[in-house]
Amino acid sequence: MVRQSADARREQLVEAAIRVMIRDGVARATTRAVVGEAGLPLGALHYCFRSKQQLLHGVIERIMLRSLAFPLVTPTDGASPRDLFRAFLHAYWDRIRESPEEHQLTYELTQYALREPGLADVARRQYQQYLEANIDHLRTVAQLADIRWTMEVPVLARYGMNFLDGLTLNWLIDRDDPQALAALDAYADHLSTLAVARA
Amino acid sequence: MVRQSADARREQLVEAAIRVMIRDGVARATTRAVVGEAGLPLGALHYCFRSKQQLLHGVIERIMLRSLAFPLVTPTDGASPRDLFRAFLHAYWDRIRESPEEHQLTYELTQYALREPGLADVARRQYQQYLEANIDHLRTVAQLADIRWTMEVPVLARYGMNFLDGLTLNWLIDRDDPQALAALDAYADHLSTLAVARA
DNA sequence: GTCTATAATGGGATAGAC
DNA sequence: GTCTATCCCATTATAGAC
Repeated sequence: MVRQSADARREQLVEAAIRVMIRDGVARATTRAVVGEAGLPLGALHYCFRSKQQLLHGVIERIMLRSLAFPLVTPTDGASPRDLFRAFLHAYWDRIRESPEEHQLTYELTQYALREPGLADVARRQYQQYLEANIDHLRTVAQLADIRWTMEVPVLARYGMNFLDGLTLNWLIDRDDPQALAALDAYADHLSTLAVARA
Repeated sequence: MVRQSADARREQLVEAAIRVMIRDGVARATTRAVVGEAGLPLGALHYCFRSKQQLLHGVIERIMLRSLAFPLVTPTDGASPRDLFRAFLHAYWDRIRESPEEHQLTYELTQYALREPGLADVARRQYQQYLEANIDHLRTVAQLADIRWTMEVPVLARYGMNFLDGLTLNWLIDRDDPQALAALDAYADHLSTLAVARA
């Protein structure tokens, strides 16, 4: 066993916990399962983290951070705004389809966090950050498409983020690709009715 | 203790389980907590249900059934379609606000069910039923507003249901009423752009 | 048929050896 | 600082008394 800093160990345990939770669910991520996955002895957990809840705090912050970055799309010349919206949404959707388990985990962790007094605020802050990221993203898209939005961007951001959240949740349950894509395109159509050429 | 049929006992236990889960979360709904809530001895659970999972099967079916019914709204004379859509959406939203814990429980149970081999199908069937109920509801609303939808109703149903699901989830986390209502009204506006007067 | 007592397992946390 | 052995509690399920 190589000697490591406490920080490195913490990271190792958080990553192991995420793997276990992705594979078996949050409820089955026991301290023993986590240290087993990390290849560490049971005691390691309790001198890296004060409690299991502290570990979960780290897990939530890390897993939700990963969902924050939006994929970038470079606009093709001559593409309509609608085409660009579709390209962005499909890029977003591809990421969901690439790692469904990870996204399922974020929903599980959110529900878990809401039930733990010490963790509920973490979930709230994360959703606040999602919203801000969506606002930024909408503004970036508007620049790239050379349009402006005809409704308040924060409202549109929450609207769109809620739709995408629900879409993802539904797809994680039934994995119905055609239905998900049809709804996604309906959203792209909607977005184009909310965009006008810049003054 | 009054003598009861096995069916009545099962119902009693399912209702007790729902109360515990609403109050403390799915993870804390142990067999002991459930029989305690029901005022029954521990043994009662295992001769009414083969296992705890059987009990949870009953819980899921019951709690998700409750979410199926849409509130009815009688259209006011001279109201625009948009006003009617808003009225329907606000009626839906009022129900969420009346029993947030119950809705939170449905999300928890969905995540739980997806992790249990024997229960995943139940969740899938429930979402299929939600979709069908939404399709019916959209058709009813179209009749009441004397309009027809300009996009395929099943796609619109999934789109709208996903948005409302995401909206609810987000609100359960941050309880931000103004933001939720703004997004809800944005959806009402969107719906009115998808409605045209009947031929 | 009903309930008590208990089995068998697995959980988080910790004391103390190294 | 690292890990083993163990504590103590909670869990589901069941055997068997009533």
